[in-house]
Amino acid sequence: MEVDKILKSGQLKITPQRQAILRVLSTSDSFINAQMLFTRVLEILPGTNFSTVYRNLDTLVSKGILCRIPRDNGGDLYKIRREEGHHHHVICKGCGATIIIEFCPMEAIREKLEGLGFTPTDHRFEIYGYCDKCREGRQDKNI
Amino acid sequence: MEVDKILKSGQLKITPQRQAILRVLSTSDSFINAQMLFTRVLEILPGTNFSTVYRNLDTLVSKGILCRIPRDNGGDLYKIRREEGHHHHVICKGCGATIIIEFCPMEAIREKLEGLGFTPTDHRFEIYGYCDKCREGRQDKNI
DNA sequence: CTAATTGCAAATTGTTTGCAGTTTA
DNA sequence: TAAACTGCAAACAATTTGCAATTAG
Repeated sequence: MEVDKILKSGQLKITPQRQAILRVLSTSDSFINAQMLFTRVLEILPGTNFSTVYRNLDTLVSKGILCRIPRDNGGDLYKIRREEGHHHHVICKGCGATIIIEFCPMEAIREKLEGLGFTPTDHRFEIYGYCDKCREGRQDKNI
Repeated sequence: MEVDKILKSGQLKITPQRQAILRVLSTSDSFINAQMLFTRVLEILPGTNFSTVYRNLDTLVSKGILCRIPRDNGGDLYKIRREEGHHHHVICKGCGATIIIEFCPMEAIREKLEGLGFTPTDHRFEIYGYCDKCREGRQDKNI
């Protein structure tokens, strides 16, 4: 979808900064972190401030326009949410490329959880590994 | 398992600080963050330094003695790994209590991923929600 | 004895905030 | 024009690091 349309769909004002952020994010299906995003935004809109980027990441996530996943070290990763509905990600640790999967493990165990007296509200499911391309480039082929 | 035995099993030296850290963690099945852990460690071993706690959390995770999960806001959570083998967690957002589940979604899709030319190396699967007790205490019962 | 570990203090990293000026709808 | 948004600079929280002193095996 067009960047401006995305912003309108979220009832957000169209600003050059937001356009830049979404332009960067919409050119790839990979997750990137805020720092990297900031660097790329600067290339197409010099002078943009880091706080603006952070504020907008929060805003865009809260509008459901972006996916955010927390990483082990801290430093969340962001990616534009292209597909509708619930889904999960397969993420290449080499290049960051992602594959969307429809499969959701919750269906398989929701019932069991309720039997345990637990009410699930949300969940996290991500798969990490290497795509063929990145795996070939690694020293240790036996990952 | 006894705290000292755990340390030995990880080929780690037994220090009062490590004992304190493990004593805190072994008294509960909940995930807690580094700050909270530090506070509790201070109670049983005053003077312990924060950097020591951080260093040991890293060490203990790398030895497989602790589980670490990243949170949305940053600030990872830690918990002693009691059960052997592969498992996942159900985590109460109210009290932090956890339930271990044996079910692993990877089995269901590993084959499919390989068909896509993707080699999975690790994955994350956690379920968040509320246990009966915590749910009752909430304003909004319809979570 | 010696390699591992600790405390300390300072540095770093990543992110957030208040506010005044600017821009969008 | 009113509310939303931005840049700036400063604050912040959480974590990490170098190093000298201490301690466990």
